[in-house]
Parts: sequence; C-alpha cells; structure tokens
Amino acid sequence: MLLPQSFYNRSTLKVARDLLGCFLVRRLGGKTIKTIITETEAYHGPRDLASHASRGKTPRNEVMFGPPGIIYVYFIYGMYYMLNIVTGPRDYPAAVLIRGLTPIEEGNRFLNLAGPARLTKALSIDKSFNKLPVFTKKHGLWIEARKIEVKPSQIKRAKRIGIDYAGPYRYKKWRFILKKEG
DNA sequence: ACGATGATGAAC
DNA sequence: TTCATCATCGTA
Repeated sequence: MLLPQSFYNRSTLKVARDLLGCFLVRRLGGKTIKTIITETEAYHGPRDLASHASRGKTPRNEVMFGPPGIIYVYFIYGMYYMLNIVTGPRDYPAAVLIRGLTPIEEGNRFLNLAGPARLTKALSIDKSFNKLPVFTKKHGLWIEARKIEVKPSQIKRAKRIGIDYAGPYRYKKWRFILKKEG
C-alpha cells in the first residue's frame, strides 16, 4: 500500500523514524526492485545548520520549501546523487535523506544499497527525479507502508554523517538505523 | 589518508 | 567571474 502524501506532512524526525521498515520500490526497465528502508537522516527545518535550507531558499534547495512527499535529489562531490523526501508543511524546509536500503528479492541480493550514493547509483536515481512525488507509482519510484512490525528496540539513533560544520547541530541524533533484532 | 570530479552559492 | 566547499566512496 502506498504511503499517502499526508504521511510526510509531519515532523521530519517522525517521518525519518517511521520510514524504517517501509518499502522503497523502483520500476526499472520492466523489472520492479523492492527494497526495505534501513537507514535515514532527518534535516530538520530552517535552523538546522546541517540542512541546505539553513541559508535560505536557493535554486537547488527550493523543493525543500514546497509540499511534503516530493523528491529532492541533488548532486554532490562531482559524482553522486542523494535521495531525499521533503517533509512537513509548505514553506517549512525539511527533508529525510535515504541512507540505506536492503533488497528483498533473492535475485537482487547483489545490489549494494548501503550508503546514500551507492543506492542512487544502483537504482539509477538522478536529478530527473527532483520535484517528483513519491506517493504515486507514476514515475517509477515510490514508497509503500510496512508489512511487518518494527519494535522501538530495533531502532538505533545516531549522529548524522558528514556534517561536522553544523555547529551544535552536528551532535543531534537525527540518524535512524533499523536493526534486525531488538 | 586521500583523490576523484563538477555543481553550487557566496564573495568579489 | 572566481573559488572554496561539499548530507561520498573506493582505493590505499
């Protein structure tokens, strides 16, 4: 079942946590690759110095200021794409970075989906997905609700990666990791 | 520990 | 127009 747009119209931290265990699905060349979301990071509003939005709206980050459930893809380090989902109401800039996935079907076991740049490369996600909704199957990339229960003890919180410049915000435990056992 | 590799945004 | 920076990864 598709997660509705309203799912994303909540606190970034809650969305980041609740996305763990949900399914990220990619329709690619006649095949459907189904994965479980296993790691996320929250970029939480205009004051979060780790967030692209902390210095106001720019051509790159303007999608973060738009409605929830929209994909924000940006290019980084000259070679990688990062996949984010916009959260919260319009004009409140926030998003969840997808950092890790686990493939479900045996045939896709070889896919290396650990790491935000690796997963976009493996699933052929680039800037053409920027500004597209993730609550519809129309564009070949969507998110479905959990089918299994995720216990609070299975969720590990940690500091975010690669944002040491973010002052006090570098210590926020806004990274969420799904563990197999609680 | 570091280089690859180019878009981005801020300064000038 | 220039320039430092960058929500990373692979190789060492």
